[in-house]
Amino acid sequence: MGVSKQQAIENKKAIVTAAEKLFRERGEAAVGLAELTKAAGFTQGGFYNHFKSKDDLVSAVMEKALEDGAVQLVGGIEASKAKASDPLKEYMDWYLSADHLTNIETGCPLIAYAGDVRRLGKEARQRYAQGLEWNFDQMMSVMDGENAQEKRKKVIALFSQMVGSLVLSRAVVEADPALADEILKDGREALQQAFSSD
Amino acid sequence: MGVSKQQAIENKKAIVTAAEKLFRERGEAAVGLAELTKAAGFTQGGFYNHFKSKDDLVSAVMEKALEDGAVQLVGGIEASKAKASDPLKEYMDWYLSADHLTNIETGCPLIAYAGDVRRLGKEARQRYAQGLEWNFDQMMSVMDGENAQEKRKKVIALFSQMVGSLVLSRAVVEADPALADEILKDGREALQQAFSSD
DNA sequence: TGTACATCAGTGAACGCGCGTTCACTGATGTAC
DNA sequence: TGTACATCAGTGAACGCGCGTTCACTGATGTAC
Repeated sequence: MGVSKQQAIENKKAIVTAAEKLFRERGEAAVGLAELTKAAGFTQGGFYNHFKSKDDLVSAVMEKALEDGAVQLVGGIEASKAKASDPLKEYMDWYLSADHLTNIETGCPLIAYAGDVRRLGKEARQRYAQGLEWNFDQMMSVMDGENAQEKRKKVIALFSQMVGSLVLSRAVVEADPALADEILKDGREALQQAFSSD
Repeated sequence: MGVSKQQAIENKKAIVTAAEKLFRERGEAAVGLAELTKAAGFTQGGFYNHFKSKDDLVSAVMEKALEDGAVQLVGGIEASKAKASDPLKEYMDWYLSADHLTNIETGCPLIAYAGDVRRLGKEARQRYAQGLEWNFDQMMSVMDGENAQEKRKKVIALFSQMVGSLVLSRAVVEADPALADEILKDGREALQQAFSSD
């Protein structure tokens, strides 16, 4: 108690960070404020100094998650360009990798919240939709071709395939790891085909 | 109170049916036993005459949902064959239809629970994985071609695309209906291309 | 620069509430004779 | 076939518990003079 304004801002960030991790893994509904503030290193009561409600936190978490995803995506694109490799191909390979399958906490937020976002607050849902649009734009920007309309269609189809493969793979990874691997591998191959076909 | 064995079995079914509807729409974690048994027309206390625990119900719900989905899928295939049209094409068209986008309660269970199954009980997760395998088998059985391995790869890629398109579309349908429609439409077109390409 | 005081992040306990589960009880069903 | 009784689906209240939210309080920070 008795904390500088600077520190207070960082403490708020710590709550969002802890919440993001827990929400991704277990779902917003299953994580209480007590657990969440404790994970951030605080007690429950101070939560309302930072947020109007739990829903307000949910919105902040979605914002941060999408921001982190954006930084990650742009970073990946830059790295690919520096290596003179294809950014889109590297993105797809990473997306459907065993690493991304396991690592929900730090992976693509659009997939981490794909199944839950429908039930989150209005602000979080809007942020998600905007984040998806932004993701499409980024993918378009590194795709060859002239016709923007055609590129967008292609990007949406490509990303849908990526999301579907990873969603299904994650859905069965615990009950049937071999099937999860197979889905991921077939997804990778189908994507390569679809991608190199034009 | 005082109910025939026959009636008791039907009452149990009523609970599962009510739970399935609520779980699909709002998620298992957000639906309590009181609400659920009330929706089925009973009081909370009798629940444990039918189920060992809430988790036991979750497993029964998953079983019923997958069974319903199976009946629906087989029925669709039969109907297509009777009309001498392509069952797989009709399945894909239905899957990515505006109807299926809206109708989570009676739609494909594999997609209704795709985002949640990871957090459900072990038995439910295993049922889901088996249901997915069964779905792949059914799709293979109505697909042209000789090589089973190739057919399976194709089916997995196709279904992943279907799931991804619908998951993303449902994720944004409330915040951005136009985007939801676009995702569905592009998914349909990409699927048609991929499907007719061999 | 030093002092007095307002601010407000954080604490910890409490609020009402709904959760999953348990339990004593009811009474029609179904069985044994 | 009729009677006595065990069974058990369903009721409704209670259990302990954790939920989101509120609140009085603390005390270092930050401001006013």
